[in-house]
Amino acid sequence: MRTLVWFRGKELRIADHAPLAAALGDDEVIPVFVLDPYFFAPHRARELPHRMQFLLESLVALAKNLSRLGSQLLVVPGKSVEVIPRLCEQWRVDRVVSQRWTEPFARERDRQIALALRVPFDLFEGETLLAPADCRNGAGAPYSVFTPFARTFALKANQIGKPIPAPRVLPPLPVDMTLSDAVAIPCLADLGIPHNALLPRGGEAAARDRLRAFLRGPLDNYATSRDIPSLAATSGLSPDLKFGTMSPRTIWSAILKRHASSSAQESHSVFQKQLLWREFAHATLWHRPDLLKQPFRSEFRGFPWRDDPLGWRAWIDGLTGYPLVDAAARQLYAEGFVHNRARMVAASFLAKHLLIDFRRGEAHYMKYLVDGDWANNNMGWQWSAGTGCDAQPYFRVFNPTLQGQRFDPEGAYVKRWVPELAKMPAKFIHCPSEAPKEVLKRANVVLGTTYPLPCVNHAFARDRFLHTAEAHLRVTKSRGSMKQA
DNA sequence: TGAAATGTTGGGGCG
DNA sequence: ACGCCCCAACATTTC
Repeated sequence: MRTLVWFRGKELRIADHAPLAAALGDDEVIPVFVLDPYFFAPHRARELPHRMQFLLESLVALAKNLSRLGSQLLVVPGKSVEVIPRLCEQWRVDRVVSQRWTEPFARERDRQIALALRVPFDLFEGETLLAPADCRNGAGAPYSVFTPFARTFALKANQIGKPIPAPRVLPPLPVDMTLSDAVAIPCLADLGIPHNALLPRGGEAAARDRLRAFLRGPLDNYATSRDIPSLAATSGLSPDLKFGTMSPRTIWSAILKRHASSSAQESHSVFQKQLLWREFAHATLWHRPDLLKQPFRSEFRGFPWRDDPLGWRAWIDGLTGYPLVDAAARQLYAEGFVHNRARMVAASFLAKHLLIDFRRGEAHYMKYLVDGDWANNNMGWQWSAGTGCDAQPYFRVFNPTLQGQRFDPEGAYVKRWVPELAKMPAKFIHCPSEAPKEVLKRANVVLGTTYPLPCVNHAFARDRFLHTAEAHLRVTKSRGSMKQA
């Protein structure tokens, strides 16, 4: 039996890799990665600089690990729909194995490939702790609220398997193969992308380092510290979950193992809950593939989002005049990461204060986040905009100043990313436009020059959003009831 | 995984 | 001593 193990961009590991483990039972194993020219063309790759760096590092690490075990990762350029069937003919492959993906476009791609292949194409679970269709309510329908989802998940959590150890050795590539199609893994410079030292390192070893550091340090204080954006109190494992340099159940079982011996069980369950939000996001996108294009709640279709070029510019450049919102925008560019609290406030600001379509913000985040994952990012944005499942009700509007004062009381997070406010006293760091003249002068801040005035007044924007939403929902609701009648 | 408006209560100043 | 008002502080309701 000759098995082609198709590694894709969300399972770049050898530990707890179900397809690889399944292939080991066969005598011949061919590891393949397909380089789609659509993503790896320099003009396209440069649009995703942060994820490209993490991906290429992870790919190099995967190739090294596979060679260490006696095999070799074959990197083949082309469209996978065309490449995989061709390689199977050329190399007389008996079956193809890979990991299942959640995204609608990926499911369609896999459907096409299954049709084009003349050999079996087996997809294994592993992207999530439980398969996305597993948690359903009493009526067999998917959940649309997180809490009951999490309750049902807890009942099924004993079905989460133990991680599969990495293989100790792999069979070498079959000798009769021609490898003329394989190419080298491109490096960042080939794609015209400068290396960014602020990004997390890719690859499985780096992921294990992150997990170990998190277990030793921040985990036990997670419940109280995770919401403070100035602290390094989160796991930093989101890129590993996105690219699969660590499987979710590796993380899950590491937590359970520590759980037994630690007194900080509240923190552990708060962290586990974050992993469940990820499960929830994937389950939701699985059941509703239209979510990447449409609001979850149909009454938000046709919402009168504004085209506000100046507001958009201010938001992406971090020049809105709201320090927490601006810090988030700048951290995104610099680190390919934004602390969750800042993400929520920034997202809410774009959708509610500026009334700009949340999908534009969602796309912007997908462009620059290292951990940019379709399901999670969409869940977060729809939640923040109020259009999602288990969303904030439309009348809950974050006050960016109060959020800053509550979660960044000393302004440490703001000062790191908005250095022009570095000398502002804590009392006014989140509302520089309310600071007395002498305070501004002492802090070397000239509003409108060194730091912008608020691009929109909070009370005005809040009112405008509430009225807009109320009017729109009244119309769509009456339309809905007319349809029913 | 809100914030603002509105309502209620109770201590203290003061005529 | 008493009633009245003011206004934190807290609770509830509304957006």
